[in-house]
Amino acid sequence: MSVAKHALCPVYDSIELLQEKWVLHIVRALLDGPRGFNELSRAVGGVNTTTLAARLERLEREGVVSRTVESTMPPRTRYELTEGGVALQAVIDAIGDWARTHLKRCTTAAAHAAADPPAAAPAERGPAASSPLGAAPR
Amino acid sequence: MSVAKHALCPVYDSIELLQEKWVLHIVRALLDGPRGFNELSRAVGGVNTTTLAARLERLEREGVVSRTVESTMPPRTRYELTEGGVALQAVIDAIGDWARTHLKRCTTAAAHAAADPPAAAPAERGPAASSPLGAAPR
DNA sequence: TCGACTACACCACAATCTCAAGTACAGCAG
DNA sequence: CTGCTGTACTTGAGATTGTGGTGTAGTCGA
Repeated sequence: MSVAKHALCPVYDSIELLQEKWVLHIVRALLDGPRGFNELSRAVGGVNTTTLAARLERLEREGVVSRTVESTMPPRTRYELTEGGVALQAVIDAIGDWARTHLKRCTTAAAHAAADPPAAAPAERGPAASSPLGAAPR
Repeated sequence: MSVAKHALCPVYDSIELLQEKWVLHIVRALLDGPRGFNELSRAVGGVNTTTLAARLERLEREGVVSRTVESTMPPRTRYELTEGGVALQAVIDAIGDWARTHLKRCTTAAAHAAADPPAAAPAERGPAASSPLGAAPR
């Protein structure tokens, strides 16, 4: 790790965090609501438990998700987003918006969806999804 | 690669692209304007040329950046964002915005800025919008 | 004429991610 | 009551990805 030289910029730091593999996927899955470990693993789809455990630990340390152990022996843990985690919805929305507009490979699917009015966007989650660009106006 | 099963969701795809190491940093550097290869390497700060070349190739294929060879022998290539690449500004802004509000480790620095009411949050973009991120200081 | 600079390609090494199995127990079908 | 499934992880080995350093052909400033 030759890091530790650019702690000066918040954007740099958060990119550092968000670009870790699966992080955004995990957050996205958790935006649907709190989940257990394996449940989350399935929701994310394709991540393996080792990585997932590592990501969750990091995200917890960063204050993005919170872990609640509901019972130790019939193991039951609940992961959910903190306030800061929910705020990442804006980022995910921005990405989703970009994807729909500019990503090559899904222009086909996008064209399909474009026929419908925007309100009919299929992947909608959460009540706050009303304005896709929330904090990022344009 | 055992992927290729979630091709149904544009968000998934673009996350897949954007989470690659250095991609967002590269885009961020290019938002300042077109750059040459080594110049870009310095602007990003810390990426090595092998990785950078790989990322740029991929980004070009995805239609995010465009590569213009201005002269072969005094090697001079210009990388710049396409329309789709510039649109990523929204994503970067969203991340920056989130970082300033919620990222723990820069609350210190953020507290400084937090003195202002949130409404005053400078969602700056446009040509000269590079104050906080601009030239990577090193 | 001596570096310094340009845009990469190559290769070995290191960090990161994944696979598969294993743990310790509860709940349910049979 | 027995056996299977599910839950939340951990461990160690193996695959994948990223990195460092060096080399190349040629031009420019000192």
